Amino acid sequence: MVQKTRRPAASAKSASAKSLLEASGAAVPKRRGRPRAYQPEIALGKALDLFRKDGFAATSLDDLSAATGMNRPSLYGAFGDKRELYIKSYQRYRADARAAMIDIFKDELPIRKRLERIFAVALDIYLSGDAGPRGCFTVMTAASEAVADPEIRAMVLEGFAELDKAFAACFSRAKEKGELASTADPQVLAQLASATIHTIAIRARARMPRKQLEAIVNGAIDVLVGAAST
Amino acid sequence: MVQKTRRPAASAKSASAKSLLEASGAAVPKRRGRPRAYQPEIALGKALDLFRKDGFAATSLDDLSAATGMNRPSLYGAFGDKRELYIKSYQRYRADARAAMIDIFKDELPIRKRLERIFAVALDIYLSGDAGPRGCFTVMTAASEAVADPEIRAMVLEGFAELDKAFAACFSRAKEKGELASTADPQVLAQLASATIHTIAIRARARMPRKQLEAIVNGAIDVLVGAAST
DNA sequence: TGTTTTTTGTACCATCTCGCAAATAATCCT
DNA sequence: AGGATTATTTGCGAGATGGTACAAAAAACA
Repeated sequence: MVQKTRRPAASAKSASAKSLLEASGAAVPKRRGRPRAYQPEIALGKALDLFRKDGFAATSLDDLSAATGMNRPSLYGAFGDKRELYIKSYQRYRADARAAMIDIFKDELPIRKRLERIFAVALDIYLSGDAGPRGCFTVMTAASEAVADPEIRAMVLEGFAELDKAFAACFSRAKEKGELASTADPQVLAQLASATIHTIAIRARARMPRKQLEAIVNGAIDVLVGAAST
Repeated sequence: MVQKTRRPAASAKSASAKSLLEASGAAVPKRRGRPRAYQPEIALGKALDLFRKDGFAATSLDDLSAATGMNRPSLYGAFGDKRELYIKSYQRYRADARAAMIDIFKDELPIRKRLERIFAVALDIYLSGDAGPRGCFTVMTAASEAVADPEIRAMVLEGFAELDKAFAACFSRAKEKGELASTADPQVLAQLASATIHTIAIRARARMPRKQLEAIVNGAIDVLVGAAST
């Protein structure tokens, strides 16, 4: 039971929901019928947590129902069937991850510092979780669902491309600023940086200790920025 | 239905089984009861294929039964329950992968050539499969099962360590032979090589075209061997 | 031939799976 | 107040799930 209140204290709830909506700039639509007993945002977050922990197939609708505090028909009405809920969870994950990274990617720091921060944030994301490290949703999704489902596959591939591109922009700028040798290929360095992200995501999932993961990250940074300079 | 013959043509079957046993040096034990209608080796191979395609949770005993040609009681008797079968499949996968790699790792080729060959074999393994690329069992297993299952987790971690170690030995030897700069750290390079393996495993699973995967591999090799030499 | 041993085939169990239909409840609008 | 609208609740149902019991079958042994 998570957000299951028989008497929803409607005023407080709608107030918080309202402020959330207003913050995002949308006009408050004044819904017509019976008010929702759940908040889609946080319900989706709970679903995401579950999917990240167990994967698509091993997560049942009962689990999702229990975690979100919504019973099955409500879940169905709000998010569609299990697959749709999975996709929406994945989109939410991507949005969260992007939000956590984007500032660092854009920051005008020395390349080395920037990489350190990016990888540190990634480790935070992958290692968090009460019941063991949750890893990277993209990697898990790629491993299991992307083979058979074209729509999910497209999202995963787009995720890879997005990360590669962000890293490439990083290295390009660093090269312009003279932090890298003129022979350095930003594209190649970006793919190796992504590879580092992927390897720590997988290894974190197998509960490799943070120290070891940080050692991998530090070694990778040395090669990436030291490779063609100094 | 795969190896389901009502009239097993016992002579041929037992002959091949015998030769297999004799080849491995064991005396033929002359089993006592009703002879098996299946060959454990090839049945395990079929199970492995299924698990690689769909993962643990999404593979049902019915699927396994159909693919191996063994009915459930036989499956259970031969390999134990689903989890045990999964573990045995994973061990088989590791043995196969090791067999495919070990010669190249030991070969006395220039480091660059050796890396090219290793990654090429890896790509062959990850991209093969009738119903889409099968990816790397270790990566898939790490992503889904390793979090919750200590025994599986230990195997996965050991798999990572084994790969890291093999690459490290490669780079160490190359360094001794003067193919790498004296500043090169074989350990770090090995982890980056493993990271490259992991990234192509994941991306292959998302059906990234082989050309692109090869480009990633080539870029990685350039950095790995060019990083501290030339 | 008859006993023993091992594997197979059929059937079954209890549980869980996803999705839905019908009834109930809470709000808005007139 | 009374309909309209939207959500929630209960519970169903057809099927799949992992696992097992039991008898028939096929071989070796005595």
